[in-house]
Amino acid sequence: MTITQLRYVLAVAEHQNFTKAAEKTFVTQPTLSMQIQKLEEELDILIFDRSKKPIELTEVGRKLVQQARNIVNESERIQDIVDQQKGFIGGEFKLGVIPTVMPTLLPMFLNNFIKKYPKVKLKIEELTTEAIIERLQDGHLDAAIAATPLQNENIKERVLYYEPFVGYIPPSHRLNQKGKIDISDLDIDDMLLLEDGHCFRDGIVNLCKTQKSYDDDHFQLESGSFETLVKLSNEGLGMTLLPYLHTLDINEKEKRNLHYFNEPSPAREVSLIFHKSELKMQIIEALHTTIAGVIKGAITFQNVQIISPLPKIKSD
Amino acid sequence: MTITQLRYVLAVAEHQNFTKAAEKTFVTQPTLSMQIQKLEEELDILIFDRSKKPIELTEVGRKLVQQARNIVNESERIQDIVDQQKGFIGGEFKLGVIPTVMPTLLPMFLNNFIKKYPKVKLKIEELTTEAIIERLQDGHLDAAIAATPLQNENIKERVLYYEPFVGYIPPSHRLNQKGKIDISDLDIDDMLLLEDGHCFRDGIVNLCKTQKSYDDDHFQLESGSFETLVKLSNEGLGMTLLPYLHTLDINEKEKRNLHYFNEPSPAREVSLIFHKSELKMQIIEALHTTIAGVIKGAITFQNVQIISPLPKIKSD
DNA sequence: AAAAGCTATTGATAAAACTTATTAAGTATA
DNA sequence: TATACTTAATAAGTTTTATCAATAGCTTTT
Repeated sequence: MTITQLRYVLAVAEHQNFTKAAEKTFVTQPTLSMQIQKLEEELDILIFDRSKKPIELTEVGRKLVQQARNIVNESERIQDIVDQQKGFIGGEFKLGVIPTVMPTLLPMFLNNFIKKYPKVKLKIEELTTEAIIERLQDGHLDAAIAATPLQNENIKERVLYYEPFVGYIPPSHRLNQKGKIDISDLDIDDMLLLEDGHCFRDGIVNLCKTQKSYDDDHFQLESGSFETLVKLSNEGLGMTLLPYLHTLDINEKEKRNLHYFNEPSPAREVSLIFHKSELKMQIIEALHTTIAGVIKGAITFQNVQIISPLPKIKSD
Repeated sequence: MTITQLRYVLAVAEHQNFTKAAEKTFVTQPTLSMQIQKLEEELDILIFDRSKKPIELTEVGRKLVQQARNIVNESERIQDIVDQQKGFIGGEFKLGVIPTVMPTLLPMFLNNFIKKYPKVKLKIEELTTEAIIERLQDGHLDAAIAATPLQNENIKERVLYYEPFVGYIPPSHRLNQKGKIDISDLDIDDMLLLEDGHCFRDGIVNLCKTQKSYDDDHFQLESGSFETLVKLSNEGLGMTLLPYLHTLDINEKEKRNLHYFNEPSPAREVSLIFHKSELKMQIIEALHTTIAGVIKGAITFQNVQIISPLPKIKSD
């Protein structure tokens, strides 16, 4: 049994197709067929049920794949150890970022980071929290930036910053005359929300749920971007909440419509998250240091209350 | 990097000698030299410091060996998974047993076990608790039977039975007229003890220490076997304590000198212990079931108080 | 029935892992 | 200081193995 064979098994298990798996592992399909056959013969079991289309794992196969992933991960850590020894920080690194953090945070640290660590080939992907969790667990992402806490025991979190929610209240709105607003002022029914799937939306729903019960599918208008939400709000369709960093680059006129919360302001916790196996930890540390350094100037809130980003906390 | 290379590294690291490591891994010495050189070249580090005699690990080497052990262990678990699937229980299994359990427990279950699981090649070794812990951690033992609790976070324990201490008090002794005895009756100064290194001795020392302070090196007589202790005791040199199972096969006349403790009787906890990685778990389960089944008829004490087998609990 | 999509098989080749024999380097011994 | 002894590295040759290109064989789709 070799690590290479285990890699091949993982590739086939993932793609459910020898030909595609062969491409991904940069060998020909017969190589995969033969190596996997060899392993099956050595262990005297069938890993794949080739009668099914697409190909499926057998029962032992599933257990073996779990352990194989484990072994391959651990074997990759050897390179980590060596890199750490050499003080080398580099290699490919896949970072996932949630949509509501991407446009504001990324420009702040990206240039900084690639200058400081030119040997790291950063691949950044915009993904929902759900997709991020999945990909961290199966190893397709090395780390991600998302709202926390996630309460997932396979995922470790390192807090980057606390980002308060800020009310955007158009002149026509009932709350516009108030200075600072309060959580109890909020009404989910005249609140413009991001479309489903955004954890920032879930956060706001959680926030409002603490005030009163609500009808799950009674929302009036939903959008994929805060820009749209602000415009809809200007049209008198309701108020909305923005994450603090998003309020920094709206125009002067609209800034007048911003209303901060009384302390402790509701806020989201934004963290660098990664698999508990702590693979590529040097790069993760480097990212954390860089982002934390940049953010320190821009955002410094202490007295906040963290709103869970998880959907449906109390409804199930 | 291959698993084989990692095995070679582990062998050399263990024996600090290429030639011996080659024997243990069933290849020639040049094979080891070349494969390890290849790995060192691939990672671009030195794993061993060959200038030292005997050969030593470098700093990275030490870290790498740790991880290599990890990977090799995990890779061996693949066979475990397959065996479990097939319901196969077999292969080599190395069991350590402490000296004070060996002669009484082994005859009770060994025949039973090898009849039930003929494909398991049991290799049993008599070892002190200290040696057992070391060998469980470096993988030289698969499991062991020892007095617990050990408070070692790398080792898991599965209790087999509680074995009370029984006083052996010769006619000449001051306590002989008493029926059942009490912990407070004990005096470390007229107690015959096993020689140093036995955890049963440590248990008794702990037991007596709860009564009064004592002088660490003030013991008068020590021996390596309970038989000798009983004989010395008969000669009027003091009383001694025996584990319950040892009292079953002494002669009738001497049995009259046995004095049980008032409940809750001090007792040792005897457990099947193994590394937390839970390798070869099927065989461990099989052992546990077999021993627990056999012991149930012979020993059934409930109201006992467990005495720690660890040396020097309070003195450091 | 033909085409397409997949995996297994075959035969050839280059890479590798391994062995035996030898050398080199260091250490202990006379 | 010379000599024997250990021990790792090197060299040369053999066996094994991983891989590829080509293709056969099986299923599913068209």
